[in-house]
Amino acid sequence: MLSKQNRLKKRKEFGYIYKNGEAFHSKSVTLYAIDSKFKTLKIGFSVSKKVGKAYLRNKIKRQLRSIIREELSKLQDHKNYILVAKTAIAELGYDEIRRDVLYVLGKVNKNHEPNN
RNA sequence: UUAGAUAAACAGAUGGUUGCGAGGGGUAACCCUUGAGGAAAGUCCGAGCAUCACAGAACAGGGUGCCAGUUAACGACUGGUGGAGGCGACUCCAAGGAGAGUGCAACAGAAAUAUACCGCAUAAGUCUUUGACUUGUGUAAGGGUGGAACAGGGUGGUAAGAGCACACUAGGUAGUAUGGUAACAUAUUACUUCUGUAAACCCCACUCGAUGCAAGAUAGAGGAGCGUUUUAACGUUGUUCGCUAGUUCCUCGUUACAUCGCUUGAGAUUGCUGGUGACAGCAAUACUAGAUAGAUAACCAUCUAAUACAGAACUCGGCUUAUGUUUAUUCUAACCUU
RNA sequence: GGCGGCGUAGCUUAGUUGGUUAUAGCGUUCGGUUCAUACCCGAAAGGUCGUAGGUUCGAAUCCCACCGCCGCUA
Repeated sequence: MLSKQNRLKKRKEFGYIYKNGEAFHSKSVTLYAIDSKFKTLKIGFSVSKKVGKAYLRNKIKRQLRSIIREELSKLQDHKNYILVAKTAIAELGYDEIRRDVLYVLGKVNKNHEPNN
């Protein structure tokens, strides 16, 4: 359930979230989050050239997408997210990345539950 | 057995659960089909395609450079020639011109493209006279330097010497003959003895307009209402009616978004024929990614040598670089055994 | 996707129309000066010239192929 509607696409949107969103870090991954006026949540993925060559970046993006798909229930509606990979992610396996992502998601939900 | 040389092949397959891009079907739920590479990479060459420029010619600038062939084209490839390396199988070579001209050749050395330091020889003079020194002349055999000193060593010749002369050898240029399509090879005649560098400028031959799909083309798309007999077209025998054009409003886009370009092609696979080969011809077969924050993942089972390098972005032909495994009645050398 | 530039000592750099042993400053080390430190004075070490081939008698420099970094183009 990660169809086109749930993805961030525009460069403008990315820029806005980087500027105004709240950031949550782990060793291999950074998650930006911000409130949105639309109901459906949107999430974007970003893997920079520093991480590795093209095939590796694609693979990491797929793995991140797969993790998010499985843990979609932990994300909230009325929100936009960006998941950014750091350089350290290149040496990690699928399970380790998954652990890191879960850790970051926990952080986000802690910060936002009281406000709502 | 060891060490090489050369040439190929594969780049996983099958099944299950969840999930993504594209196409098709369906009112919908959903179902079906299909979905990265040998290098997709580097962007080093060559083309198609598109836009702009352009009467023609020349100059400037860039590229290529033995010969013949292949190709749409190429700086690619194939087969030869010559050269270099290797015991050998075999491999490598930007391989035209230095006798058109210019430049450069550090240090060393007398001298670096022309010359004379030591030396050798001789004439004159001086002196402490069977010698030494000075000046002039001749010379390049010997010495030492260097990557390179107008070919090599021998005989004659000479005051001393010198291709000065002679024979032999080694080149070079021109001609002839034979073989070869040709590069060239072999033989022979005449002349001749010439430094290297053109990946220095340059000369000669051939060749090249510029920019790249972010090129470029088309301009709205969707929804709701109004208007209807006055006009046009289609459906209907005709009317009503439907639909399009018309017109109003709203939303999206105007941050170049959307649609096209965008995948059927100098193509692929298989077979046959021609050619030493690159390759060409003929026939049959199938249609096999087309995204735009950008699609192949996660988990598991079985088999296996199945691991590595690595992800299409307009499309082809090469080159270069990265990289795992397997194979061969193939070839070479050395050693051992019979 | 397309295009351009750079790489020399620990750092910043000169040399890039070929020539001997590759230049300078800062820093480092050693010595001097001072009661001591700094400033100052003197000396030394430190370079596969990004990597690997080729041309040449000789290459940081010329040619070719790679590697890394930076920038431009929306």
